[in-house]
Amino acid sequence: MAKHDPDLSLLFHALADETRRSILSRLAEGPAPVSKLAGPTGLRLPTVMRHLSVLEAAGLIATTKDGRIRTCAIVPEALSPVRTWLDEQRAIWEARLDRLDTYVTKATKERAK
Amino acid sequence: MAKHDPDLSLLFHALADETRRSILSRLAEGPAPVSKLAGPTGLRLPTVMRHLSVLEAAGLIATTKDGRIRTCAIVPEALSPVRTWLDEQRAIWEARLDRLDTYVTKATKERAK
DNA sequence: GCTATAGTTAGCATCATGGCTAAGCATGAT
DNA sequence: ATCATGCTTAGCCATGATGCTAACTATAGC
Repeated sequence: MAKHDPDLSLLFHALADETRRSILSRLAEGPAPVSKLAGPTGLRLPTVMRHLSVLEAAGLIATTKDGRIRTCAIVPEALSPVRTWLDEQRAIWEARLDRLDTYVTKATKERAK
Repeated sequence: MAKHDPDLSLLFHALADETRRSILSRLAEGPAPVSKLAGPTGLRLPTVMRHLSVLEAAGLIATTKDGRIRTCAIVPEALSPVRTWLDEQRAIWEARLDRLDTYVTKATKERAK
């Protein structure tokens, strides 16, 4: 039960913050420099920088520095582990629900005898 | 850019922990009492209890107390907001990639003239 | 070279999180 | 009535997350 998916923890943690999600939404419209991202948040630059670090550490964004401007861009495939995990869980949960449903149906029939 | 989806933050935060995800996986096989959940984690009961509280606050599990045993069960539909958000993001990101692709293609053709 | 701009780094305050132990309470078994 | 079981509460400690200010670096423009 130790450390199975450090990735997933990083990803979920990065997504667990409204500010970071809003930054992602903003970036969905296209790459942007740090200050443009900071603007709408109402937060100070260093604070936004740290949010960006978290996003980058999770692999959700990539940044490149050109002159004195750092441009941030989304990494679209970064969400796939999350999606995969979600799909797995849904599969298992629904399979169980089916079994439970079957069981209940059978039990009900039994009782009806 | 204020508080849009407190739910999403709760959900993502609940999922951002390996222990909690493993508890969910365990619960996917069927409802279980608190002690049965605590066992595999190697953590103490109070600690597990708090993980369960987090999961319950996020709506991911539901618990009922029968006698002195509290039974925990998964809430299958709880993941749908996450799924929805993910789908939205993918849609936007991919749309943008398509536009970018179109642009690049066009630009390349232009250059080829 | 000087100045404004864009990030960056360092350091601090505060609160949340994740773990623990110890003690308490309610219920089931004897 | 007593005791074991299963959970719960209270409280502590260490660490990490989130915000800030202030000071620093590095580039662009003049």
